[in-house]
Amino acid sequence: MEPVPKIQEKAWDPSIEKKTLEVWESENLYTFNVRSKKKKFVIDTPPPYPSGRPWHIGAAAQYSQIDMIARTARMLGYEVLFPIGIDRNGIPVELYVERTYKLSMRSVEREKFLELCSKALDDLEAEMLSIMRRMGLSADFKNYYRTDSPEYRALTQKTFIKLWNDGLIYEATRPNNYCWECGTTIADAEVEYEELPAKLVYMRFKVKETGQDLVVASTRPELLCSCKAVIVNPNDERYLSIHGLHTIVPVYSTEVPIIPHPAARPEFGTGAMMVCSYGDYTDVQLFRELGLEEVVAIGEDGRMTERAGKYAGLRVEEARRRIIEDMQNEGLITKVEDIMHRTPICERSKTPIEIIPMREFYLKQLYAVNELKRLAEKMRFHPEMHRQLLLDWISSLRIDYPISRRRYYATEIPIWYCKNCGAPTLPPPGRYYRPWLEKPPFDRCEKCGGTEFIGEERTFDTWMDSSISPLFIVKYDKDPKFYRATYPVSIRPQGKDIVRTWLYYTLLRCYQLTGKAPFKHVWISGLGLDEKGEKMSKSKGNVIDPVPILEKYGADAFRFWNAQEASLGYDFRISEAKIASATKFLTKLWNVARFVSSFPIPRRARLMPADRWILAELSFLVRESLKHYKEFNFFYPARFIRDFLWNVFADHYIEMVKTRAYGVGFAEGEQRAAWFTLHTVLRNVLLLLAPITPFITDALWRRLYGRRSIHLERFPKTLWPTAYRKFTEPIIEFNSSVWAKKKSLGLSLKDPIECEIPRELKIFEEDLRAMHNIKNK
RNA sequence: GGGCCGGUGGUCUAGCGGCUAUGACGCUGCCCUUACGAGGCAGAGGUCGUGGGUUCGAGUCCCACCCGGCCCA
Repeated sequence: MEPVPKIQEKAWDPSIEKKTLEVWESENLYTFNVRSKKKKFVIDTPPPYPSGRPWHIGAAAQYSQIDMIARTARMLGYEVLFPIGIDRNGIPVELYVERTYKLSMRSVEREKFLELCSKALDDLEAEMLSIMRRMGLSADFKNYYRTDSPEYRALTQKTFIKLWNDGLIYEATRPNNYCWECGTTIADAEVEYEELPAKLVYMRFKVKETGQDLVVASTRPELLCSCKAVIVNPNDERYLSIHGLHTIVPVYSTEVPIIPHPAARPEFGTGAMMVCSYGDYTDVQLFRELGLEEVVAIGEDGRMTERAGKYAGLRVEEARRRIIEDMQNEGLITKVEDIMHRTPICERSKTPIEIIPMREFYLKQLYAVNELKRLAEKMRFHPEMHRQLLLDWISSLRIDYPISRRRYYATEIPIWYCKNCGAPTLPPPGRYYRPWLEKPPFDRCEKCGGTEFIGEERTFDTWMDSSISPLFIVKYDKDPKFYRATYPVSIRPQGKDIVRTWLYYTLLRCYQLTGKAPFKHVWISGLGLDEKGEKMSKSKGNVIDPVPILEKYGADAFRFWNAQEASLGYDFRISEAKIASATKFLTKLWNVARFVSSFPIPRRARLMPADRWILAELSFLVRESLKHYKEFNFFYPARFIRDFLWNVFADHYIEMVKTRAYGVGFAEGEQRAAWFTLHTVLRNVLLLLAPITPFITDALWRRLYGRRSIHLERFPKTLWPTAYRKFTEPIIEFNSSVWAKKKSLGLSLKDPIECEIPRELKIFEEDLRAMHNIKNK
């Protein structure tokens, strides 16, 4: 009999993937049934923000791994809820619209502006969803949600009203991070730091009591008008004699005290430091500690206020330049040094932030620090080491969370104020409210009986929305049965770059609302860097667009590459060459399957030693892979499977049994044993690989083993004893030695050769003789 | 200054106390061996950041230091 492979094509063709996607869709493979008897597994998928192409390929890689989590859970026997959401609130789209239409948010009608944002998001979102589909995500695309939908925003508002009633919200005026570019207060979590060049200016102050000079170095001379003290380190011997005296501030001639304080670092500048409202957080602390009276030197528009005298109305940087110039002319400056200064900037606009006192709403969080740490200790982290990122952030919290923003495209703060007495009234929780646009759903002020109201114009920080994603997907406060079956959710997968924001805020809010930690498992992936290990950014020009990559190599190549590229939690480098080489593995798998497909699939067989040996290796592979699958780490399974399939199964086992499988010189039963084993191994390898490369495994599975999709199957079990693994090394060594010997003798591999089979490999003699064409001596 | 991570052939990488240190890409040579030339075989190439220590034995554990990255003061 001349065996004919059932599989004709000589290589995996990634264009098949698109058809497969349609088949999956029509088969409804991935819908979640809350009434299923299976244990539930709920994934709090990160709703990506549609920021426009190219979508960060590192993010794409992350989502394909999240899909591996979903597929793994299904193959472990869970009923899986894998939702897809799109994060649409917040500043990026506002900036995008301002740039695209060359307008400013505050100069157009609010409704008009919102419309433009919403439209822009629709376009960007459609593109992003199509990429996610193309990658083979087995998510619930039919019911995808948007964080700016009335339903979602109503939930954000509802949770706010609840927290308000619980006394966890308050309004206060205090110095805060303020980005004048965005025109809003931002939270500490939204501040980034960058080393920027700055000028350290040495300014001549005068000591009032003695008339001597006191040189003070600062990078912020424009804040002189708000200088309320000069501090020196108590141990700094240079200044012992002037403790408690006063100094005259140059330019403004105000008189301020000289105070010994440990915050002054003797080695910085001259060791004498001016305290202004507010150059940085040290200033804020010192003002509070020393009871100084603050001066608002910089306004909400990023310009100097009238307190700055002749510099009023100037942008901060312009004022700085001018005051340096003026002081130089008047001989008030002794030195200017160029230094690199760690400058706080706004995460969204990259503008240096200012610290300005503003009236804002706060969500209490400091009271909960210990409890949050306890919950952080309780959740399981993958990898364990990233738990520390969260704990460190919780430990570093210094103020409550400012939640109000002076922006438009966000969830409105649901409050109306009485025109008569100013008291705030909140609407009943339920629907989505827009106080700047609508009449309040009540007609009387509870306090004074007033009947006229003004709607709040501010919105929430977007993390107020994002932080309740696990509650939204489990129908919190809406469908109690569903909620009970699904909360706390099983797993939160996310990048390590948003631990202090998304992960932290979700923990905080869900704890406040439900009293529980929102997740059982937290899965933190590393960042995708470019091939030199640097961060990808549009400005650096080192971004790789995932779309052409998916077109060219297919989703499975992309997925397999990224599974075996880096272990969970570690940063990984992205290069097209490496993705391209992942296709080689798919070709290998395809051709192994092609070979195996030449033979019938026997129900059972009397196994020969070589068969027992490879099944031992297979069982070991299954065991080791599952160990890591259960940790949602795909790096090791991908590596193990590749190594087994290529370097053991194909190179050694297949070569050993090829002649037996073809039936040359072997009994029928022995041939059947080879067939049985070849199919058993392939079948199990396909199952093991299915979460990582869902397309090729499904294609091969349907052609060879089942009418149904492989994605309805469970992981294989380890059925065979692993004792025969002890032969693996000797077999590989022996085969290599024969190949090398033939080579050195100038023989072709099929030429006969005389050689000794090692005693320990005698049980494999028949197969080894056939494999190498070994003649008896 | 603190925390976390990393430092292994030209490049990237495995390695979690034990024989001559994985694998990939690249490089050299050879091969139609009827699953695969997007393949196979053979080969060159490494003082495992530095210095101490623990141990019969250390990339592997401990200490110190140096370098890089990220985060926080």
